[in-house]
Amino acid sequence: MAAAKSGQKKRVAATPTRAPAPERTRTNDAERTRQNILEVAIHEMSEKGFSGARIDEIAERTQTSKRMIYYYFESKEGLYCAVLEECYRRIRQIEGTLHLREKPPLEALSELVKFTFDHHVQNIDFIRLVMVENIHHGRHLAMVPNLKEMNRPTIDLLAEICRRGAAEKVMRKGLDPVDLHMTISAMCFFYVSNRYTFSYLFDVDMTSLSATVSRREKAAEVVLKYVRP
Amino acid sequence: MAAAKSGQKKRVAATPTRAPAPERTRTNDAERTRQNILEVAIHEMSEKGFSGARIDEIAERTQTSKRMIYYYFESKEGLYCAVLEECYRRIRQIEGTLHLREKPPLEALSELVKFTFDHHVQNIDFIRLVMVENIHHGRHLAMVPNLKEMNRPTIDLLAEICRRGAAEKVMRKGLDPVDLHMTISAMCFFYVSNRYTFSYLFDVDMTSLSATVSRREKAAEVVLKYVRP
Amino acid sequence: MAAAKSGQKKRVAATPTRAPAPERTRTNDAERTRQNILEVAIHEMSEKGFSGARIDEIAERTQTSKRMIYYYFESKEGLYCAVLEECYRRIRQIEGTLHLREKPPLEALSELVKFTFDHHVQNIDFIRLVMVENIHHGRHLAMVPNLKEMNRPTIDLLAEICRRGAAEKVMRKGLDPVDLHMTISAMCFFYVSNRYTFSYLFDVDMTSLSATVSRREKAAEVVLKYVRP
Amino acid sequence: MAAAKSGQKKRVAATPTRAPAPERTRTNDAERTRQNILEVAIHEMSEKGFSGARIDEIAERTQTSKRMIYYYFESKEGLYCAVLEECYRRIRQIEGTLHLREKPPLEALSELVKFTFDHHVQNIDFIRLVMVENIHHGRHLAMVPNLKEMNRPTIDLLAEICRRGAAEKVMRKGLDPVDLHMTISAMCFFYVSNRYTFSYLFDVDMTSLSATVSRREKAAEVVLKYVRP
DNA sequence: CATGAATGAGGATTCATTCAT
DNA sequence: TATGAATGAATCCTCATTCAT
Repeated sequence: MAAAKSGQKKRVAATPTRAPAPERTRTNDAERTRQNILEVAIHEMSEKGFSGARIDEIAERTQTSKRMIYYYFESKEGLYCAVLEECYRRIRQIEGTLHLREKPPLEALSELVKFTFDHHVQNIDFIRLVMVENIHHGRHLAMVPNLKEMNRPTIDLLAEICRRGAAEKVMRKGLDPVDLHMTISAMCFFYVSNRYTFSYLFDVDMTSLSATVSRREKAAEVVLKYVRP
Repeated sequence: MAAAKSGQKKRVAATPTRAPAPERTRTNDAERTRQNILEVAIHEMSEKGFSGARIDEIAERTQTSKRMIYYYFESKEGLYCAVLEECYRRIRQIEGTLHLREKPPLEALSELVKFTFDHHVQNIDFIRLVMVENIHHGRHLAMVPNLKEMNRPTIDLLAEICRRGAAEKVMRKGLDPVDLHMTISAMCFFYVSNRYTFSYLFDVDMTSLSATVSRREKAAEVVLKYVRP
Repeated sequence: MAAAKSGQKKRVAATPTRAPAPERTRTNDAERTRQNILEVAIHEMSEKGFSGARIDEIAERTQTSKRMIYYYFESKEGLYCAVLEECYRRIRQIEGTLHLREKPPLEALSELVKFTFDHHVQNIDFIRLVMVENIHHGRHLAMVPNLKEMNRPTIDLLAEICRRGAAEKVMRKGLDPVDLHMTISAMCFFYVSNRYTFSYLFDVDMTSLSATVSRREKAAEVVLKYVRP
Repeated sequence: MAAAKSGQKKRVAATPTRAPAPERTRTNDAERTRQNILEVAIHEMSEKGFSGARIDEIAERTQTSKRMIYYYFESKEGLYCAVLEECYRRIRQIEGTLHLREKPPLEALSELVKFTFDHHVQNIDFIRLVMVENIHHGRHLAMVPNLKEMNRPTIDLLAEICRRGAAEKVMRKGLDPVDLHMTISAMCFFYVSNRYTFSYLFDVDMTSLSATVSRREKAAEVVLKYVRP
């Protein structure tokens, strides 16, 4: 727990503005080591969960030693928290690239759903990690700083779309953006999270491109039909 | 893996064939012991996942000893498979109680969504187990016999509702029942499975009765709006 | 901590009345294993202290495996507590053999000092363990049950001797038995506990029989001269 | 072991010979760093023993880094030896301040006991370190140079007092100063060293001023009664 | 059927120490 | 003189599983 924090301090200090000349080599080496571990850990922990992941195995797939994991992250839990944080951070970075406020509300909403869908499909590690965290009762989420703030923009965007949609009479009034977000998330998340059980039980392919594209359309359709007046 | 399979065979073979009269008490005791273990294991494994659950702890919460777990289930994996099977079995049993084929299609669909929603909310253990199984790539699902057959009726029911709905022109044509089931499942499953992360990140209550009832209405609304012509 | 307790339960249950016939073999085996570990641990921990002792090394000198140490004592700390308890227990058992209440007070006191002295010299493990425990601020003492009660008789005996001594006018009044015990203990304990530093610094032999016998006489002399009227 | 020795040689050789003027600042800084480390180490090692003390923790409580510990002391053992040496050195320095040779023998002896007692009470770190060293069989004592010489004056002083006391017929003949010193030490040392176990077992307070003062009187009384003719 | 004892392989973590700069 | 990064060898402890009775 304390581990995670001090680990974060180190990284936070090192990440944002890489000093150019004299300290670069050293800083980069340390940061590279840390990132290397983190990368491997993200994969291992999203694949096998927190309890299922093995520090030994993570270390082996790393270019450093097991000892370095403890040097940078202090404990398995600290590493897991860093993994969580890193994944949520990446998600946010990508989201910033869309420019939906400039588009008509329904089109914006449709694109947002599809983008979210693609995003879920492309970031399976993240989805699995969120599942793992829910299995663990979300206990570690509170340890990741700035997490809530990072998720604000999503709700703000939806609220703005709803406002414009209602004003333009293409969407009904009274839609709750958080509720809408939950619907969008559910449609996208489930397709990835429950892939194995659902595809097995109902004999459907959920990994092919065609099935995925088709489902993405339906997800957008579900949402659009829900919001129309 | 192999252990799990042979474990099941053994139990399946051993359980129903017992002679009735003189050995009944013993048989019943045995079955009770087995059920007791299973009950505890369902809870432990849905709470902590497969890797997180501990055989020792399960044994402790049981009225018997650790040895009995191996006697009845052969291995941790065998126990996990039995847990999966038992949970899926219970789900099906409950579903049979609805009589939706006698109701108008939209009403039937609405009731089905709400029923499914309630069902998910009331069977958190099952939801979590499905999450756990997806984390494990659905590897154990194939070991549970008759699982696919058990899930057929759900699709059949939806197909029938769609057929009647289209005939009565209250639902559009061409709806795919599996696809519809996926939407319904997504709406219901997510609300339970992502409870911890979603409620934390967006400051919403997802356990109160009022929030749950409200969300159930919205789930039905989403589905109904999606199917209408 | 919890370890120590459950470990104790087991032992306490097993120790007092060995069931004769049917369970003997099993009970003895388990008890023997436990005692074997304890014996080795007493030696290792008194030799190297709590932090200096190694579970691996203790296990190696045992007839069982490292795992059994955790089975019976739950943790290194649990083992240490059991060691402390066992040592204090043994001490008491030996003390019961003297019959000082039947002797004249001064003679009784003299014998008590000498006996205590011999006792310290012969139980170096115990002395060292008490040193170790003091280094650890006596933190584990409270975990050993019945310890205070076990030490009562010593004070009672001294009180009785003082009473008789004062009545017979061979000892002065107002002597505090606890204080007297402290003096006796100091004289005896130091000779063993500070053996290495003192003998080195002042070039005296503290392990030879003659030096020990001589010092024992002086210890008795110190105490007797202190109590006389 | 070998490390410790060469470490000391190095330091001993390096410290006093430093040229005065231009390097003074640096030398003082170095000496200050060294003292800082030593101070922290004395506390840590007397608190937790040699095995219990952690180089990392010592470094953290220091104003310098872990690397400096190795620079100045070569190893954990070298540091421990330096700690031992420093503590014994301080003890001697204080002892020189008494002027007992000018006082009547019994008064001198009484004062010496009380002074020694106070001294022990006030230098718990030293007492504990002596305990630790005895736990380690006094192995490191021989590595500290001049130790025996440093302890000579104590015995000499006692010898002188005994001589004068016998000459003045206020003390009996034939007293062995080393033996007397052992008695004094025992009375003083035990009160501090066995504080935790004794106070717990016999429900006496051994840290209050009143209890300490009272015990000091008794210690002096014990010794004085022992030496009188 | 049932139980307490036993176990080996592995799992997380810590330690004193050294290297590169 | 000083520091952050790095490390291998322990070190404590846990796990699923099996044995003897």
